[in-house]
Amino acid sequence: MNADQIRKNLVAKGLKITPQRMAIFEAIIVLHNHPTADNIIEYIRNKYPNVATGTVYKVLDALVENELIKKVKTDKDVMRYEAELDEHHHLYCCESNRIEDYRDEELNTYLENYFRTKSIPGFTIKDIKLQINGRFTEEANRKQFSNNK
Amino acid sequence: MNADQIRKNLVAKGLKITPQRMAIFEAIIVLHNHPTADNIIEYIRNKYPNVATGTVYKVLDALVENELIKKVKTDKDVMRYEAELDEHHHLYCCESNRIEDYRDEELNTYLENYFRTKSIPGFTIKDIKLQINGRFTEEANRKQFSNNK
DNA sequence: CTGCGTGCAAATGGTTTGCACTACG
DNA sequence: CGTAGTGCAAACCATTTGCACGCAG
Repeated sequence: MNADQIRKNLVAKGLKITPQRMAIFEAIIVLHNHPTADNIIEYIRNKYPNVATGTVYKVLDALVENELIKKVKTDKDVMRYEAELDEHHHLYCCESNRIEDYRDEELNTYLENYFRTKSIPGFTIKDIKLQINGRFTEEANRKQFSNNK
Repeated sequence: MNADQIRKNLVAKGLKITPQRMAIFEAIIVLHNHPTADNIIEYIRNKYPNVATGTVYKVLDALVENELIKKVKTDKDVMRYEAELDEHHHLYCCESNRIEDYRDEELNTYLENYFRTKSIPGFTIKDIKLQINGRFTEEANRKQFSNNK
């Protein structure tokens, strides 16, 4: 996702294009590994000083509200964010706090098939997300560039 | 789960049996709909006054630590808790904050089958939880006794 | 008795809010 | 220009912590 695409998305939602919003988008994309608000603030402070903490939260809220980014659930109490909007699942490492995307089209249709025939009484499904809990192998951890603690 | 069972579980983990811990267990079970720490505190205050807020958090932490209860992930920033320890999934209502358990043995084996043949490179799966997002029907909401806002 | 568990109140820290100011369109 | 967006600092509030006391084993 490049700057032009981001600008287009903002306009499409009736949001004004501001350097702060562009910077926050950049941060989420560059940090890529489901950064916390704090990670984002830290990243931005280096490149674009004088962006207020409150602004970052307000922008993040606005972007989530307008479905331009998503909140990611964690066991811990801090929120994380991602700019990946396509259908995908998450791998949670129970040792580190690492979260990795998992895309699997075959799995999605496999699940669709299941719930096509089996409906849940009193509930209308909108979408299904898998929380795949487990451990990254040593090798996978070595390849990780994430700065999430 | 009755009081004796709870006592047994505490002892098995080397935790002392205290009225506070019993009360908190009772609260989680009675409130049943994935209560927040606040819900639990409110419940306890009525039946057993003079239980400190800090104690509730400490007990909840200890119980989670010892795998006697579980934290439930939410989009919101408040933690929720549950005493259901068997494998199950969650239905998230995107309108209310309601969370309902979803048990489906057939689905579990269906998923196991899938991941038996398809492994994820660099990652060892421990368990898989479905976040089923959607909406409860009007009827289902009327049947709800939950006190979660 | 001995130390785990509790009560209390203060501290923490992520997030929100109010308001005056700025700048996008 | 008018209003959405920002900066700032104070407020909020769920959760954590430190320490003296109490009670379970």
